[in-house]
Amino acid sequence: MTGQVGGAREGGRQRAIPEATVARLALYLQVLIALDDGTAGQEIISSERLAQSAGVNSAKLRKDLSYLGSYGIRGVGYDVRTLTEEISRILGAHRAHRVALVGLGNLGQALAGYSGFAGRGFVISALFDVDPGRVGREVGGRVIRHLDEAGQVCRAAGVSIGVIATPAGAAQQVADILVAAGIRSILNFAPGVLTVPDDVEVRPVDLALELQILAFHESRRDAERLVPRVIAETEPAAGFHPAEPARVAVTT
Amino acid sequence: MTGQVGGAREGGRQRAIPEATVARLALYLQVLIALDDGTAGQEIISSERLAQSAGVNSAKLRKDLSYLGSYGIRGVGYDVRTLTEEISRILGAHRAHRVALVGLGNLGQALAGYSGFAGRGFVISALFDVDPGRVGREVGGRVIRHLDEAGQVCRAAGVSIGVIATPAGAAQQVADILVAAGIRSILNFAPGVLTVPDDVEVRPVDLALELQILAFHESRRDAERLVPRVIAETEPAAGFHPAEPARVAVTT
DNA sequence: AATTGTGAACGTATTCACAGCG
DNA sequence: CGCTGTGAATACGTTCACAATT
Repeated sequence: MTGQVGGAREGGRQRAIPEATVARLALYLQVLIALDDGTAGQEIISSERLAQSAGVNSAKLRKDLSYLGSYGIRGVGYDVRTLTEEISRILGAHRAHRVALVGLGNLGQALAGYSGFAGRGFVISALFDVDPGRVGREVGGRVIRHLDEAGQVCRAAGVSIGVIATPAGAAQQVADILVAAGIRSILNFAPGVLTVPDDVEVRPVDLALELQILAFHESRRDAERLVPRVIAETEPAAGFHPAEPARVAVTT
Repeated sequence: MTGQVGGAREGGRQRAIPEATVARLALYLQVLIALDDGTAGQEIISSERLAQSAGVNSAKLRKDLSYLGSYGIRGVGYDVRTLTEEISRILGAHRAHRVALVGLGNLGQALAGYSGFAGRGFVISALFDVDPGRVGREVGGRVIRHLDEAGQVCRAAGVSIGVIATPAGAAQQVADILVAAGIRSILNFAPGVLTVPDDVEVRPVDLALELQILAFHESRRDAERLVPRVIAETEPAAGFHPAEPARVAVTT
């Protein structure tokens, strides 16, 4: 993993875009769109204001944008429209991406109906499952097909992204099938690690893992409360309940 | 953001654990548990094998584990049981964490029924919404309460983690309410940036954003196909369909 | 003999701070 | 004058490679 993606082979035309920057560009795009249809069309925005809205520092934002080229106006700011278009272009957000969703349990059904996908150029073009109780049923106006048909269906529909929302035990097999169906981008909601060829990108979204990370920070906070140091002016008014005793760790 | 978390104030006892390491520790724990009840109890595991299962390189794994202390046996490996316990302890996984879930639309309901939470020490102790059509109904054996009651309910139930699964427009308000209710850890499924006090940790899980990142890599791949360079031995057999024409970018 | 634990080297990402420019 | 764009400085994260240890 190089951390750098994209063009620039030797005498290439385009500077490579760092992975961390790509993730933030998606965020900036979201923020720009939200700003644009929220507070009716501000034409120009400064790096400072945009950075604030995106929750990052402005130098970072400017450096991120500089990978796209020079689309700002010195002394003024960035034209919202131009910037939105440039980021969209780089991210491939100007064209629709067809998505196959595998696994229509609780989570899968929720994803199938999630407006956030359709809202931004992602079209769920195929639903798959293996449960006979599900195959053939309709979810969001689309028929659930058997996973065995994934190869034909995905190719016929031009699906390029797969979303795995199956139980953990099935995820690797599903991934193999998606890869065989020509899919090179996978969003994986199943816990556990997927093994895929190098040219396939997997983004894991593991809810229990995220909670676990939060829990760690909770524990740290509790631990700190036991070694207090100058509790002083913290939390001047509402929102904190000093009556709650610090819960001490109890071993498994 | 320092990237370093945890103790070690001046003469502290415990080395600070890098943020990146914390995230992987959660992963290792998951993998250890999966290995343990999958292939019945292997007693000892080497860094090499565990790293493989977790999809990381073994030096990184060893360095990560070294932040916990020296729990390995040189020339042998790590005792699975000990390691599992140590990681659990550090992550706070040995005690239950109570979770409040706000927003019981599609996604919220799916989360309420998600076994991956309960499976690992996370107990959903409260459900909140503001929609009168939802408040009072039951989901997974638990009554949905009005968000106005969050303060009392969360404190009474000892909730420490909040999960936001509302529409984007409501998320900031919900976050404010959770923070006022004493919650310091938030998992946010709503798109957009939350503003919270410094001592509150938010982990954003933005599905559309993840897809957008995948889409970027898709676009890069397509672009590369247009500047081919030695197409040669790529993809020797199945899985690739050369008849599909490279889709060229079309502007918005 | 094998595998851990870790300094040192390297690479990536963030931040600073200011020259360049509209 | 103000804000962008970016080199230089710093901080963070990963990998190498080997001495320590069982």
